[in-house]
Amino acid sequence: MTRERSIPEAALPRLALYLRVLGELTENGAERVSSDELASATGVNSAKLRKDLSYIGSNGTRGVGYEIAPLMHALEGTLGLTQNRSVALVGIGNLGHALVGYSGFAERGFRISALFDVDPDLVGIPIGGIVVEHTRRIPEVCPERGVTIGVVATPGQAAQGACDLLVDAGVRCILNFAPVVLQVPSEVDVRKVDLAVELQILSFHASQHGPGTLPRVVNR
Amino acid sequence: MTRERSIPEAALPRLALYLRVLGELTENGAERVSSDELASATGVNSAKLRKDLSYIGSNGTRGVGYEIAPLMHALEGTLGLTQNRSVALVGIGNLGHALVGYSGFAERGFRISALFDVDPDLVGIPIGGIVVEHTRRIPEVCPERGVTIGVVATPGQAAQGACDLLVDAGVRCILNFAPVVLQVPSEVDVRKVDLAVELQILSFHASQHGPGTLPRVVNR
DNA sequence: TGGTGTGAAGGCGTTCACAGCT
DNA sequence: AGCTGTGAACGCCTTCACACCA
Repeated sequence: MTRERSIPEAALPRLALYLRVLGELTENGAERVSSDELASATGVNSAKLRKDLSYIGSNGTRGVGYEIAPLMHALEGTLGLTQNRSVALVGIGNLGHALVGYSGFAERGFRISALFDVDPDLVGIPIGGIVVEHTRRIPEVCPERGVTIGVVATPGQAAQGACDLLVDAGVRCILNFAPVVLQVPSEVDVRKVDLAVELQILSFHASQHGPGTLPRVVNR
Repeated sequence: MTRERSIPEAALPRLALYLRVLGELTENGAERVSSDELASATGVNSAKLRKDLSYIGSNGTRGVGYEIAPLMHALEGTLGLTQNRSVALVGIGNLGHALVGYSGFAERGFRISALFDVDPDLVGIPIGGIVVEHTRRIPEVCPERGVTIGVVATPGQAAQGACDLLVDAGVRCILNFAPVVLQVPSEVDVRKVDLAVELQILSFHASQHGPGTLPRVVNR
């Protein structure tokens, strides 16, 4: 049994990517892939891909390729997706609504099982089949519903408070959409998605590209 | 004149972060910061922070710290934020709506100046003051409005088509929310935000943390 | 033969520690 | 005295190239 040793952080998003693309290949009827095929479908260098898969105690066949189904199971196991994870969402504004409606979560085994907001017009209303609770009830509701992941989609000034409540409720993993640096105890994992930062990075590249970056109709 | 040499890709998100936090400090009346102060406010190691700032031809004063205003200008210049960038958004579903309503863009100099969708019920309707155009009009409308950044928020199967139209329209920078690997010519920059991938990475960490990851009410 | 798995080399980014300026 | 700016060391990740096996 190949015993895998600590997977590099940098490999994790790629593992998730492989899993998704393998799912698409399966829908198209494929049962095997080579590292070259999967590499070009994912835009990853094939050597890197093989190394990534070797981290999870790889199951390819030399001279042949990878059997898709067992590979997907290995990936799901590694990513902890076998235990269906239940997610709490705090902040039901524009973005929160969008997240509730986002089918990608359910498709990949994440169930939004609690919604929170402070707006009295929202509390008590069901959205996507789940009744919005008041934010102050986080410490009570989250343990009841087995929440392991919290998503913060509040305005900036409310984010730290929401985060603190989630941590109190025993949530160890937080996805933060608010443009704020959350302070958490070291055992809590925070991932940040900052849309404006993404645009600023693109803006940097835009100003590098051609110094004359006036858009124009290009060769087609 | 300290001439900066190519900024590491890894530093860019941090530069954007420094800029935001410096803005907050300014609102609180501060005029100077030390690297230690800014480091703890951003959660970045102070040596790394100083090195990051040195990439942009740093403007600190030894023994004192950084003058906030000129530092912010330097950051804005580096990130290409002096030229107000105009953004096109393709796909006005849940997420698209949320993005239109997201104030963080405007606050940081990004103006959404074109909206596109294929839904006939949406085309012609103004959202946030901008009339939705049919997606097929991208190559015509984007150059007219000086769009330099395209945001793809369509369903997966429509994403590549939307992307192709944007590239045809001369857009060189694309932010992709669709769970799809976009194929683009090498001169085009794509950044990806995949919400499900973020959750999967958290899920991995959750399954590492304590093997017994049942949520419970913790010490407070 | 053909494609995986992997040591070894190389490159990039972070961290250290201190020289140098104010 | 204090804090910035930065060479140098370190470590992680990627890339290479080939041994190994079906």
